[in-house]
Amino acid sequence: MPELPEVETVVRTLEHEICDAEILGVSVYWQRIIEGDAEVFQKRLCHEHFRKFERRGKYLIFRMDTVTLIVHLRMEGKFYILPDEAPKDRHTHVIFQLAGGRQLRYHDTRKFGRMCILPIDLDLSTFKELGPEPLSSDFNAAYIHAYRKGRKVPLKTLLLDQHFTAGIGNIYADEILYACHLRPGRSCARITRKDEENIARETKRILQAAIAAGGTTIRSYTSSLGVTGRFQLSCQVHTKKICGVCGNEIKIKYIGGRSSYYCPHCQR
DNA sequence: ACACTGACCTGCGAGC
DNA sequence: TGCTCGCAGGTCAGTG
Repeated sequence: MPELPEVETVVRTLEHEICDAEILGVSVYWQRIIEGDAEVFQKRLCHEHFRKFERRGKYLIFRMDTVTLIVHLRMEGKFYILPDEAPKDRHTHVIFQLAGGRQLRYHDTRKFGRMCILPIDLDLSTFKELGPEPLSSDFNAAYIHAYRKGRKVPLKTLLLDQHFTAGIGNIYADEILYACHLRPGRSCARITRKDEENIARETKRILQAAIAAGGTTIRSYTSSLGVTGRFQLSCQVHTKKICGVCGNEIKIKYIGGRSSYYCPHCQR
């Protein structure tokens, strides 16, 4: 399940591999992956080039010559760069035929991912009404204080809210709250100014460490390898059974419809 | 305006 | 062994 650091890794890897590559044609094997008319999608991308590679939250943003290509990997979306003759996997749903005998293939076992074409001058600051990037200076204690005012959702729900901040998913939300000694079920109305500072700081620290570690997979990248962004920061609490700090049992609780891992002893 | 629920999908592991 | 069932999770439409 790619979150911000994994999406960043995928974007940087693709930039390294296919910058300025021309699309000769697009094959779509599962229509619902494409938002809007798949035929229009295919036509608009024909003879476009991958010029600029950006990320906004968990969205991959490809600036072409005259359009912007947007991709969301959701849970299991992956990109592979393969030679034309490589056999097609049953979970490959979109193939971008590139000049030079290579293909960019979109692979997604659960077909949850989405892609669409938007205008070339698309403004990322207002795109999908996403909140500030967690690594930007806009995401700070004062912002957290202002946003949570009047709300009382659990902290876990707040961190997953893409309008609050864009790019955090289930795994990093658990890790951030563990680092802040805050239980995922704690109401966002009941935290202190110090907690707000901790959330801003630990969010940046954890995501940056994950991006740095993901970067090592870029350097060892070979074209036969999938561009999966599969790297996850080694988890301290998510999917763990025992707390590495106090040795107590890690609890799992359903919050906002998602499993949340926390240490009842270390987190309050 | 905010908050919660279900739909979208497939694979996998638990339980019978 | 073979079946069913529940769970996994990001986003959004629909409902309260």
